[in-house]
Amino acid sequence: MSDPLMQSLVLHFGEMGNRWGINRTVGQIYALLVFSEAPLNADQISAELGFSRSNVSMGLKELQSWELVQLKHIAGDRKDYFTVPEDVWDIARTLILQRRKRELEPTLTELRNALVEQDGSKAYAVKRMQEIHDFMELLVTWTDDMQRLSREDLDRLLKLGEGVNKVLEFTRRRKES
Amino acid sequence: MSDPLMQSLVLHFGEMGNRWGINRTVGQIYALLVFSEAPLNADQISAELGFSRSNVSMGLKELQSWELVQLKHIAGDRKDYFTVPEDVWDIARTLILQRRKRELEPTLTELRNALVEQDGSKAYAVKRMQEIHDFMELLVTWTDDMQRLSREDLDRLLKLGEGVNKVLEFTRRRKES
DNA sequence: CTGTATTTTCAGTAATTACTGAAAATACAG
DNA sequence: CTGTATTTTCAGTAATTACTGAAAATACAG
Repeated sequence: MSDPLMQSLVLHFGEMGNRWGINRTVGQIYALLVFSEAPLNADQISAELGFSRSNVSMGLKELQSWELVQLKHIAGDRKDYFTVPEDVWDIARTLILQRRKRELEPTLTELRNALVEQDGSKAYAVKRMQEIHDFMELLVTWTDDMQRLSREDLDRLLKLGEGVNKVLEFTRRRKES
Repeated sequence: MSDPLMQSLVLHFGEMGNRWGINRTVGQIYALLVFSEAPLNADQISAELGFSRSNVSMGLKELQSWELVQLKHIAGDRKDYFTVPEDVWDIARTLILQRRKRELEPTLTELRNALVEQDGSKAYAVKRMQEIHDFMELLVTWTDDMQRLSREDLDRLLKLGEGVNKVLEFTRRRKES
């Protein structure tokens, strides 16, 4: 890779991949695409990162299953080219949606079933299941709501931060009255 | 394990462990502790889950490093007993804090350094680094702010969901005027 | 301080996951 | 439809991670 700065960041994203539930190859491919202005094809990625062509193919398939990359075709070129969304917020949205789908929803389903089949024994465990279930459901509907906000509103909301507390006073008072 | 419902959930949390960046053993130990009312010692865990004593020891150490379990001593008993916080919100708080520490902060540091060392070449890549950096920083300060809210306010805020948009109108109007 | 219960470490091995090269499948220009 | 470029699959192997049993370290009752 030409730029050493970019190189070191690509390697870093590769390492972080582990912690994000994707592997090194996938992490590096993704970072490379994020930092590259022009779309890249599998051969270019393979050459840049030094992974075998087939490994890159698998990595790209995984990124597609996460809906994190977009397939682009260039006129007169038979190869598949890939990019990522221009807007970091779009990337974040997809990432949150996908993690929810993979990390929260299976457990939520499992808990729902457990609570239905529950027969009144093991009261404490059941109580715990209910609590976790309710919390996860809350999180899921909340992220759902957030997905529906515009990029600008989301930005405003995040920047408000703790200040949201003051805004909440309104709701609190409204309820009390 | 006596209860088949609990058993299947413990196994499920073990499987999910992979997606959460912890391994099967750690996932199962944690679920067992969550669903058990009384504190458990390593021998009990080892017997319940069928893992070797040493594996349980390693798992417990990892959970301690995540600050997800609490060590308890029982009078007259020399063994170490473990529990998890009673309140699901406390568990969630810790989880978010720890994930931030492990998944966001290293990358944020890396990006910060990259931006400092940046020499004006590769304008597009640098722009991308800046965007990701800013976004991650926003997320970090926001989760920080949220950690400071009380359990009740947080609950209220999450339940408000999309409705927060209406509340935001205030801020928006205030800025315009 | 001594002896025993308890926990931790660690080398060895088992299990899983990542990666490659070659072969098969697919896509498309002509 | 044919031929070639391109992508995908997959069996084999390399690398990594998980797990065990035994030995070492630690903790503490007496």
